[in-house]
Amino acid sequence: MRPPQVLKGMRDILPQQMLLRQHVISTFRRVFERYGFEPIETPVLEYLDVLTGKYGEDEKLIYHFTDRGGREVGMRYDLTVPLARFVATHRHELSFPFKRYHIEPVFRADRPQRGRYRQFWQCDADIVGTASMLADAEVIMVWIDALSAIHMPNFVIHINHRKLLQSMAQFAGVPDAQAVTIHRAIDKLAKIGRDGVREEMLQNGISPEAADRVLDLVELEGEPGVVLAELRTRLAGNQLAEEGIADLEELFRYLGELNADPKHYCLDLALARGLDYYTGPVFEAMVSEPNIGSLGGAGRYDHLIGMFLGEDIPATGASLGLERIIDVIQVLNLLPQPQTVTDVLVTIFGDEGLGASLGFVSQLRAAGINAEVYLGERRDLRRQMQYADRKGIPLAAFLGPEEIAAGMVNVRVMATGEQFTVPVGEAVDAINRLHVRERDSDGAARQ
RNA sequence: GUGCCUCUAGCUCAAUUGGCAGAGCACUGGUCUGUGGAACCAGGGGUUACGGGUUCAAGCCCCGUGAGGCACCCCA
Repeated sequence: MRPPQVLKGMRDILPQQMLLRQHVISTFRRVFERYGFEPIETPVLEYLDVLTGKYGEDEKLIYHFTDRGGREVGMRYDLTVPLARFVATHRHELSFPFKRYHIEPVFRADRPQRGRYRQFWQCDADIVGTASMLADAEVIMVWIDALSAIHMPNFVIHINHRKLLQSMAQFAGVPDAQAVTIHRAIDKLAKIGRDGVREEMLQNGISPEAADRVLDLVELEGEPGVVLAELRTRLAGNQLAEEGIADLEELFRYLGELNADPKHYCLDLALARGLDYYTGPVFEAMVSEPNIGSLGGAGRYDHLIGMFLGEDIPATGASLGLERIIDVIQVLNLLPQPQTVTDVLVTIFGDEGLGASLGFVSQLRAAGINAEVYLGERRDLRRQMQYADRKGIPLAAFLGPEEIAAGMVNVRVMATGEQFTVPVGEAVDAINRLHVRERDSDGAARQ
């Protein structure tokens, strides 16, 4: 018999790792709520046809099966399409513009690699029911704040516009059917360089003249206002370009007025983004240091909800990949690794001391302090101290015969070895005064 | 989905040409039941990912399966 393994692309998460995840999740939650996004949840499973026809080629990565009632069932591929279905379902129960966040696992039958799993969590914040670029600006702001809140350094949100991409293909004289080929190629500009992109376009039947025209546009860099003005001149007369440029000018203006830190966003005319449903501005959060791809993708999708409703409701949103963010945090050591949820280990002195220790631990718990006694059968002090040490429990409390007789308790700060004795009645205050840690609502340690 | 690489104790890795499966760390126990991290001593742990084949003999060679990784593809 083969020892049990977890399914390809899926992982168990151990307590320490889980504490770090919970810390990141609750940090994101706080940032999302600071902007007025509210939580929802949707089922992991949807009717398969809810999911199909939305992602383009990626559709083949949707996990699907037939259930016992003969229904064709798909596991959600992202949280955006379920949101669109959700809005269509609950349209009359929501007030618009509707802002929701959604932090849950999604599934993709992809071939796994580092930073690439078959089950992973997305952290989404979306705004439904407004075509205003202000919504897109808010989405970018919430991203910047969320990534800043976990001390992510050097991240940059690349910004482009689907209409600009299309107009550039038109400008180069490439038929719409081949536009995707061009977008796919230029998306690799940073990776394979101008020559590589040009070669790929030529191999896919793009004429050298068209390739160069596109590349000359895409390689424009610099201050967004300046680049957009230059584009306006070069693409003059192109309807899509006009619209895209106007959107982006408005968007960058709002970002400035919202005091977005300019080092965290840029105009990137080569950014394509694959998913079919994007219609307007598109965003991607990138870090340079660990080579892990993007931390998140986002954009405006004004026609997606219409696919369920028959009537368009404009929407825009952002999606962060939890696993990749955790990977970066660990590679760069951005946050101290939380060890345990326990604040205090109450030690036990033999059978005579057991009652006093149990009484004390229950007092601590009633006061909201995370406290435990050593549950092993052999409870010599050495063993109990080792347990506290290995778990990283910051405080140990001793109620031996002397303390019990005097109505006192002895508290040891494990990290320093300092010890002090206080009356049992004052122990809660004394422990709280040590300010061992703050707590999140879910109990994860916080810095 | 394509190509390539990898899998030996909980972890990191050894094992000559195909010839008795090992070390360090970790773990458990002891020195040591009023105080953890150290040291010393002892111990447990393996169908070499799983299944099959070749061979007198397989951790090593061959085939299949599973999982991990790299490059594509694409993406979080």
